Amino acid sequence: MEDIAAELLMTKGALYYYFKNKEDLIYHCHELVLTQAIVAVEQCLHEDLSSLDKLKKAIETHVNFAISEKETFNLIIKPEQTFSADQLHPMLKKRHKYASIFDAIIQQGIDNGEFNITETKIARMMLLGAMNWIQQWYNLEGERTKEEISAIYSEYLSKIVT
Amino acid sequence: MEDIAAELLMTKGALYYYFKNKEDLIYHCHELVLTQAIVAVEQCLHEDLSSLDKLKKAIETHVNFAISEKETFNLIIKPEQTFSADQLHPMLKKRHKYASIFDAIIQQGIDNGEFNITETKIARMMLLGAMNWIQQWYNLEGERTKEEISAIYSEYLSKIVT
Amino acid sequence: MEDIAAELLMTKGALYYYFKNKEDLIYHCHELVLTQAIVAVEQCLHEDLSSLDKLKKAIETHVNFAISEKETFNLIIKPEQTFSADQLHPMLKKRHKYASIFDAIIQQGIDNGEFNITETKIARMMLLGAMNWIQQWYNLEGERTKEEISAIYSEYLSKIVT
Amino acid sequence: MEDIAAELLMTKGALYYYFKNKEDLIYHCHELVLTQAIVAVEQCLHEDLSSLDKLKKAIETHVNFAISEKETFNLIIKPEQTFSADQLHPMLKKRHKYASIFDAIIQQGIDNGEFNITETKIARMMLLGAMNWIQQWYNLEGERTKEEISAIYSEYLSKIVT
DNA sequence: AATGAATGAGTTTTCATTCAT
DNA sequence: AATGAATGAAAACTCATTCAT
Repeated sequence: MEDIAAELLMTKGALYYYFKNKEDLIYHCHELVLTQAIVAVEQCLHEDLSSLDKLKKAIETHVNFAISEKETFNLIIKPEQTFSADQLHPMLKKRHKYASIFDAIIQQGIDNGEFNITETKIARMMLLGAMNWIQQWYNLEGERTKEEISAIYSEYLSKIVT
Repeated sequence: MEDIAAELLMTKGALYYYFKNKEDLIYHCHELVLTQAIVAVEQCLHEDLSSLDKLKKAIETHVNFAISEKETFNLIIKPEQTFSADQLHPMLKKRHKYASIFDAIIQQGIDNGEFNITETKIARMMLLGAMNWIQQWYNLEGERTKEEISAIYSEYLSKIVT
Repeated sequence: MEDIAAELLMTKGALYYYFKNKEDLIYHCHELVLTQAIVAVEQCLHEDLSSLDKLKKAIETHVNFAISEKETFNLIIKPEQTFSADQLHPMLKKRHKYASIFDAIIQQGIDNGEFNITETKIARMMLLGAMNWIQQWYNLEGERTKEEISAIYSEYLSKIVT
Repeated sequence: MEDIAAELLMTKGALYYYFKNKEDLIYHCHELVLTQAIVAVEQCLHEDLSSLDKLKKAIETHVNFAISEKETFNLIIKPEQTFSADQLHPMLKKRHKYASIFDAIIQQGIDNGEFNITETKIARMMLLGAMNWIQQWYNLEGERTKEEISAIYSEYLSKIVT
């Protein structure tokens, strides 16, 4: 907490003025980014595009978030171990909401014949897993820009569902 | 350390008899699984199969490891933060060796015209990310067997490279 | 301090406008109640009554204070640990003054033959202890009124000195 | 906790090896003394004595504990504010058990005509309050021995119930 | 006269590690 | 080879107090 406070040019005490405890701080960070991401991806779902283009756009959006918000976007592999009962439930709910947008896009594609798979949820988890893994290796000093990365991801990953 | 020892039906002290410290313990766990996985995936590379079938088999192998060795196989998102200089180097080397087997399979497929992509490494990272994400959601009590999961993964993910 | 301020429908800052620090606040609370109690019990001493009736009246007075001013009247078990040198001395002096009124009533009773004990001070401490303990168990929603309680206390406790 | 550990010639860490947290430590201290006191006072109840002598003996016993175990015996004025739900319940139960022994002695005295009061519980609370107040003023360097004090208390306080 | 934000020193708690036996 | 007890450094957390506005 001291280090986080220092990074924000505040003191530990100031941080505790705004957040009940460490868990609460982490919770709100995730909440914030997740809420933004939901809005952004939901927009893709409702645009007037083919299902494939919707998915590609959603992938690009997610990759951009994953790169920009490296630390908070998907850090928490096991939310069950990070959050206590109080905060776990709304967090899981919100995560599920986010996932379900991808599910909806995929389902649309299946229904209109664009996509050719049966396992919607597993496909969605492949997509999210592949994208979240970016934080493993991506670093800003690398040779590729965010835009190049997200273009490659949308091109390659969208093949999973076709 | 206490919890780990308890899980192994030993005491903390006994654990320290066998491992220098916590880092050392984690290192050896990963070392062990990674070494086995390298052997198994290397076998796929050298079998007399098409590149696509080699990749599919490698995917199935990795998925099996990921499910069986949930805790150790890919826990470490950022080895730089887990290992100190001494152990970081060999660990990164071994990880790289593992990754390079997948790279080799993909490169073969590109060279012989089976695969139709240009970004070998990014494709490989998509595959690994998608597969490692399994530990996020897979649980033994689920409705699908390990075999079903790995079949779906090899079918869907191999489409990335084609 | 936050909680105290909230109870008073003010903010912490406002509290510090009126009191130098926490100790000062506590000091003034006690000062206030103790001053009132001294006046009230002194009146009992000077009334034209038998010593027994004086004592009974003093007991009733104290019990009423103890119930009404639950939080401040006798909270401080060890003033030495609560107050610093500056405030400890006047506080102890005032406490002693309060105690000495009870001592005076008891002494009068001994002198005029109404009471039949030798240990004035110990008897006084028994009385005060027994009465102050009320805050332990008394709660407003209980079945007994303040008046009933103080009647029982004056009846039973006055037997100590006879 | 540091200070407590130092007093015991241990380190903070050692204290936490034996007690879950500060509350747990306090709980066990009280538990221990209260258990001993229950045994000791229960003995008074079952001895072959008049009710008055039983009560006097119980008073002497309690006073001895109050003086010897100054810090733990009755420090906690409001257990509700010290203990959390888990430990509050057993603590209140044990406190109640202790109180009920005094109630039993008093009730016996009422039943056999030795005592002449109607308010058993209030009388008991007067006794306990008067006795516990001892810690307010008693100090080892004082002029009176533990035995003298307890003799005076048993003589004076037993008059409450007669 | 009052406030919200911030501080920092102190306290509690955790946990990897050590060590005598 | 193994253990229970103990350590200490670091982390989380609290809270009386200050201060610019």
